[in-house]
Amino acid sequence: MEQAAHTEEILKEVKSIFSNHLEMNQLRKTPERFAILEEIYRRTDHFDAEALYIHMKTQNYRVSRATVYNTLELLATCDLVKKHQFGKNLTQFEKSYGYKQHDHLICIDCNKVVEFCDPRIQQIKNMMGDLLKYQVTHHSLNMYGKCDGACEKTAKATEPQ
Amino acid sequence: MEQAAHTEEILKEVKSIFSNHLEMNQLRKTPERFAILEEIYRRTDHFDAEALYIHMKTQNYRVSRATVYNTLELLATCDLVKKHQFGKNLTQFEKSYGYKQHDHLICIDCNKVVEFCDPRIQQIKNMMGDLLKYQVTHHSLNMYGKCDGACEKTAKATEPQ
DNA sequence: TTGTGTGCAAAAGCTTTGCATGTTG
DNA sequence: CAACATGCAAAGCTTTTGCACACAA
Repeated sequence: MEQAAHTEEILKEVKSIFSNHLEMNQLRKTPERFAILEEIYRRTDHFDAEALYIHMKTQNYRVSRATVYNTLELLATCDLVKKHQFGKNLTQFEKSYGYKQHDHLICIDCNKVVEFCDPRIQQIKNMMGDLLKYQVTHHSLNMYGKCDGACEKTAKATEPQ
Repeated sequence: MEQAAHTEEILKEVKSIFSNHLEMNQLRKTPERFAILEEIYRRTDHFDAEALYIHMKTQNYRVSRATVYNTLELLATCDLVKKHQFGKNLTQFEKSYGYKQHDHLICIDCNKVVEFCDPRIQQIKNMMGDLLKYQVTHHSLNMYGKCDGACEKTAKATEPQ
């Protein structure tokens, strides 16, 4: 599958996109910003700002939370990451370059997230926009439930012990 | 339409439900709890915890934020109110007794919320639950967009001036 | 060089919690 | 009268901000 090679390919592309975005907006190309982008695209699936920050620190990058948050914002602006609000204090991000639109199913026990896609959402979106006279720009559909039952094992550290 | 009479009717019912819920769970029937319930069912549409608190204070009720939050939680537990997370710092509640399931369309300029209902959501929910082996307990579908363009006039006080 | 980005820590905003007091059952 | 709910303010948690220094352009 040449997964590694494919990752490098993608990385080159997203760095180029980010680079352009920074230039267009007269923002500086700092090593921190690119390090964060790279870190995100080497990860899989969803993550939150704190986990990303910790992971950067662990890898001996010198970044602060402020920079992580700031950069995530920038990346969201140029559609390289998507920000999801799965709950009050459950904000997660995911890389979005080359991904098709999808929605999420979240385990209420372990916070595991799986993606799904259904064309009917788009239809509903269009229909309701027309009907209610809104210009719908985006949506968020989250299903919540329990996954296969073995999920307690992977429960996040937000739970006591 | 005897709207007022209807409101009183509903109020009686929800108070009875709440009363039972409190008894069943060996919780106390305090005047604060019932005052909050009543306040909620006299209001229309969506509100947030702070607005409810302020409104209670304005009406010279003696309640604290802690009690408001606590009671909202209780009411959510017995399905008398629904809690919605429309954004990171945009938690809203609504009374839910006697209401049918619906989803929301939120104006990204003025936070106005309108409701809509589409049977296809239920179908998707069932299908995805089966497909992905989740027991889906609930969902949240929010569409975001701009309403008719006159919405700036009603923009919430969260905006400067 | 020059002004923007960064790191750090402190601040902000919403919600929860601890403690003493008041009140329900 | 004993336990639980309340009020108040202080603490928590995630995210943002202010300031001085570093560094990209």
